[in-house]
Amino acid sequence: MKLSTKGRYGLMAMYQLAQDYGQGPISLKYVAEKQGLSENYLEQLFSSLKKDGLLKSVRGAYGGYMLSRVPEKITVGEVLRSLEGQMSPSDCVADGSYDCSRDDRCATQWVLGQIKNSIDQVIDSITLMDMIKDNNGINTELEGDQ
Amino acid sequence: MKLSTKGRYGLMAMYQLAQDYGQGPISLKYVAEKQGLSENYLEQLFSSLKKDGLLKSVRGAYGGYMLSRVPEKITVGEVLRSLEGQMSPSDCVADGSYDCSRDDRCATQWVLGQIKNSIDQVIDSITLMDMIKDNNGINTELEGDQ
DNA sequence: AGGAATACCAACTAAATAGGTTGGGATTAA
DNA sequence: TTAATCCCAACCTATTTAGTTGGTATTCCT
Repeated sequence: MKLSTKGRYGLMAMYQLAQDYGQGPISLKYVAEKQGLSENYLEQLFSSLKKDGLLKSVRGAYGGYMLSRVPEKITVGEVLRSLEGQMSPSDCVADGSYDCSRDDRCATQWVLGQIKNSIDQVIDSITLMDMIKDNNGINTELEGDQ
Repeated sequence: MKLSTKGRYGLMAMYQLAQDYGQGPISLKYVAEKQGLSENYLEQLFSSLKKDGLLKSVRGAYGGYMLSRVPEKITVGEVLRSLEGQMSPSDCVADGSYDCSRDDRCATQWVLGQIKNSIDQVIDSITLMDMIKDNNGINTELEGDQ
């Protein structure tokens, strides 16, 4: 049940773009360096995020990428789904057509559905702006870590 | 973010053992057939579940496996963690020592922590008995599926 | 006009993981 | 003593992951 690096790196990169939002296009190179990621790999992730309408780009010198919407309007869920596919613990509870081939709607499917719902609820309710607010310490007191 | 077949098959198998709880040892072969799983593969899963104290076994002819506790006292979380390892979307929010190597506790880590917490909450609150109850239709009306 | 900086694209690759299979040994009821 | 079972370790193949490589197209700046 691990997230791949795509989702994690993508979140880090989008967070960076959220921080620099409104500054015009930000180069891939800058984002990669700032977050400690491979520039070439990040390029693939941005390609996916752009295809899904989360990023805009400007080509040529002094070009770069920027969020296609304000950070308040981009959720973690959108970013993760663009890079990871559906955030579902199993295809049998993913959206869309899937033929389970089991006659009984099995109990396991019910459990997996519960897990999926709780993940969705979290990732669809957190925006990039929320991440920025958290990092400024506003949410810090809420999380009794360890 | 997919569960591997280990977790899913393990849950199916433990559900079967929960249904047959109190009937004495249940053979691997029976469980595998009943749930449509590979007997040899399931054996590996049972080995792990036994090591973690969730199953007991009886060797020899007419032997088999049984839950080490009543189905009310075994959670989905215990089963999944035995087979999948920690149910954490990233090592950086898993329990135990992990050196993130990033100076700032990054915003991404906070998000991943939220995801982990919500998964934990679900899987630690559902027992094998809950799965049986659900399959008998008691919980069915709660889940407006599709 | 020309060079530098950028985005864009597609193919390639090494390593790890997933999802098993195979082959045998030990134990026990009948 | 035999058949049924658990137990154990090694092996195997296909897929996925996490990138790298090499090149093209576009745009700004001088």
